[in-house]
Amino acid sequence: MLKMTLARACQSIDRMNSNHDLTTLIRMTILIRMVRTRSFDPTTALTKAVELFSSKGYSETSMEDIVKATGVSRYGIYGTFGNKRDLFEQALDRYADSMGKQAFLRLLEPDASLDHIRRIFRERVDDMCCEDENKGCLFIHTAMELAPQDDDLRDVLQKFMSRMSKLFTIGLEAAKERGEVRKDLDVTAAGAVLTSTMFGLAVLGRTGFQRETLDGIVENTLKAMQ
Amino acid sequence: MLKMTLARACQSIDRMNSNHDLTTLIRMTILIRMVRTRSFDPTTALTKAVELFSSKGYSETSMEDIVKATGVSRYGIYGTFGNKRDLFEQALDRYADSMGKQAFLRLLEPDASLDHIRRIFRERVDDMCCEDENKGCLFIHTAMELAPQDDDLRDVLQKFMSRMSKLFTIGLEAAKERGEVRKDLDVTAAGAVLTSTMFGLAVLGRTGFQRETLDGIVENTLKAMQ
DNA sequence: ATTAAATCAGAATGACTATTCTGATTATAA
DNA sequence: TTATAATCAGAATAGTCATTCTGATTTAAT
Repeated sequence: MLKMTLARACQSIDRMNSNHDLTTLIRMTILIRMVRTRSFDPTTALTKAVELFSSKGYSETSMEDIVKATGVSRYGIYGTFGNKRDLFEQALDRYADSMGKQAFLRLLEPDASLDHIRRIFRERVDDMCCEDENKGCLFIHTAMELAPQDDDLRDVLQKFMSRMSKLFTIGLEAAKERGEVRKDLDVTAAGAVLTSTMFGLAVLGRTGFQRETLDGIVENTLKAMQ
Repeated sequence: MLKMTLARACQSIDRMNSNHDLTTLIRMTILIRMVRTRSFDPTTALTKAVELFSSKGYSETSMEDIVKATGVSRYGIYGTFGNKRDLFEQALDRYADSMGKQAFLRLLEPDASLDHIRRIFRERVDDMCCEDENKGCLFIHTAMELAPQDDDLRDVLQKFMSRMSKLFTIGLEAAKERGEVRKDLDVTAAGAVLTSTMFGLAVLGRTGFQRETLDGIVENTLKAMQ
């Protein structure tokens, strides 16, 4: 055990259950001295992983795919991200984070309006209808493939979707104060409606419906609130 | 080749490309004489396959799963349904057919009303929120896993979804005549909105949202049309 | 009853996948 | 410069899966 390199030792430690010889553990950890730094950027590697998982889903993207797409060795992937399930969770976190920041946090701004909401949908539709590469939606892949069996991932999903509903609600409330939305609209319920619409659109986009169809759905959903 | 049994010969023929010896083909087909009938019911076997594919999707259900669930031997499955992809297509056809007949064709009846539409959604929500077994939606699985690569399956999906929109439109038109829906509603656009909502609901249901949440979305979507 | 051939259970095959391991290479602190 | 150990490429391992094959069993027309 002592002959192995530190990285390998650490991986062994990760796998170890607690009933191991403590002195072995200590001896191993004493050896720590940083000699060579990582030669790839985990952030850009994770970005690649997000792309792959988003487009093909969990079980259809192999670790081999990820190794090829990132240019990072199997060793590097497993060493920095853990196993496939762990990598996926990190990809999902990243995806949710970038989606939240890019699109939804705008709804918290004081001048939020119905047009903010419209633009969020437009951008998603643009993403979904880009012909060259089918981007897909990592949330739906997760929901269909993993959520029923994996409680942690389901929680991540539920939290994101709930937050999405709330942000829509906040945006609608602001729009109501601006008089862009009818006074008797139940903004809480409408937030959930918009969330559901977002995923419905992604499913239709994935089956090849044209941008005009999806845009029409967005426009008519919003019009029904005015 | 002539020594093999007819069933095996037929399977070989299916796999054959056209540049094979024609006399061999003829000799083989001359031998046809029905000796033993199938001992299982393909209809109930396909029903089981539909259930499995709906709940777990394409790649997560193995042929082994189907053999176990149906009680039919591998030989029987391959012999009557072809390979996994073929079986899936037949399952999808069946699913679309039963869904269409069960739920949507009611909208063609002369007394169709908003309540017909409401009941269609209610039944789907009931299906999705049944705790003991996660039923899932075969359409969404197909859209996410197979539609981008498989043109035929994508066509099946698109046709079903378009029909779904049209049926909703017809139902809304009837509801409009009954005065249940506001006069200026664009029923064509609204049909697409309801279709998208249907799939959005299924995604939310799959990630564990409660029946009340989903019912609320349905009610508010319908209310926006009144 | 006989017999042809379809069925079944399950072994065999070949491909793919996640994960671990290994020997050679390489970057960094001393 | 030198020693150290982390990196890499890719082999090895173990498991799963779709599909085909095989020998034994069973069915129904003659």
